[in-house]
Amino acid sequence: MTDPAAKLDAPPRKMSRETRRQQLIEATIETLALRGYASTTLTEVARTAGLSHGLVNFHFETKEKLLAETLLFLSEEYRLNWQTYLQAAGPTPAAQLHALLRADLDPAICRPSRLSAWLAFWGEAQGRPMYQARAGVNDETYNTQMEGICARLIAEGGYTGSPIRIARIIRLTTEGVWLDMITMRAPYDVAESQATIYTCAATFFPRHFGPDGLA
Amino acid sequence: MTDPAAKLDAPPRKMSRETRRQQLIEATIETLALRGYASTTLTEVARTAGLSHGLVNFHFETKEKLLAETLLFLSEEYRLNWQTYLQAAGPTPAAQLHALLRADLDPAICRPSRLSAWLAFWGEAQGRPMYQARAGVNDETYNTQMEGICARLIAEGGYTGSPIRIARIIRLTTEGVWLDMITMRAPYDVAESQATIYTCAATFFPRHFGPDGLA
DNA sequence: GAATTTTGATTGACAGACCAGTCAAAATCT
DNA sequence: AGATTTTGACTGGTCTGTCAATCAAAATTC
Repeated sequence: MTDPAAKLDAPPRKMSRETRRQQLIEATIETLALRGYASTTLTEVARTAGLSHGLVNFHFETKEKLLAETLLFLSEEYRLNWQTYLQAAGPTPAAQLHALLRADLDPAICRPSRLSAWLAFWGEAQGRPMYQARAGVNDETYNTQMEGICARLIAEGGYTGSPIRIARIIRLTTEGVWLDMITMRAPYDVAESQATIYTCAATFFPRHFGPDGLA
Repeated sequence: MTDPAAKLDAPPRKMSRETRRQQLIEATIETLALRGYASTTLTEVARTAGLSHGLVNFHFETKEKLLAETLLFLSEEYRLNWQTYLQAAGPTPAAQLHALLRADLDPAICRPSRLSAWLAFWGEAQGRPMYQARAGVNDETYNTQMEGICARLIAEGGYTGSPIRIARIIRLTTEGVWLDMITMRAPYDVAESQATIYTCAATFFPRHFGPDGLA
């Protein structure tokens, strides 16, 4: 039939390569979060995306590649997010640390499906160098940034202590509240997470931070 | 043959139920750590234990039950360890916090196979209430203890701050250095982990702790 | 004390289920 | 019409759980 209205109403059956790939990556994240790594099957990913099983292999060739690309996407999404926050921040180390902390609480990053998918990957990454390599590079640049900011804040703000260890504790606290939130071992919300993170920052840099944010 | 020497040298083919179960649980931990949750098969567990595949089902009925018992074992081992350290500590809150921190660095707990197995479980625990329930109970008593100790240390030591948040940050720092050590995102050894944890404690309680332990 | 029976752990082959990857045919777009 | 995407049945392989047979030790009998 050549009814133009029907054609416009129905979503196009064929979509661009990039759109389909992104759709399948999002479905993979959802499936990982909902069912875990071990129960994530290609059929389930396809069903979540509303597509057929064969399409996954058509666009990604193997399950391994789909998962690797999904991890890469998560990694890039995370890196892009904090780098955007950092560029928008002023030149002072306090403002930059504030930016990094807010970045990790951004709703695009700090939501259950994203965090659970991360955890599913970490749980399975042992002995799989491919996963570690992909995600490790971004981690390293993040750590370097955080350590540099802490070092400048210590120097300019008249604090003492090891910038590497302080940067590490702040990073571990951020990662830790994520884990708490998704595993619900100690149930609390984003507001309490934020307060915990800033309490940590305020303990190291009391003249620049308070439990509620920048002093 | 009735040669006593031969009997003592060769391991007995039949062993008690409890011994075999423990042997299989240890093999499960090793396999989880080495290959991850998704690649942990009953055949691989049996091979690690030097036994046949059928024995696993004989002793544990299902794979699910084997994994649940393994998680329970890890959980109990952890709880027993810190409770032992805590009982050996004096009555002061500083000594008790010191005991809890040293407990988490005990070689029985803080070794790759144990930590990797924990991570494999957490990665797969989403949407599986059974795992969360088993391990969650012990976590809760640990948190309660830690919060109580921090509350007393704040009160008696003349500190300020929220005991719940401070206890949380110390716990997250301990868990975080474990994760760092097994994922090797930021490679460092146990000595550096210990220094990081005590740096954290020293920041909250500077008159009682230093970067190297109790002040 | 030797021979025999009983008990219960142990093995490995097998069946049923599930999954990743393939591919020919169908549908859709240009 | 030709090119490209999409489908779903099919295949080969792997895993879990079952089970009949085996075997060593303990119990019992002679």
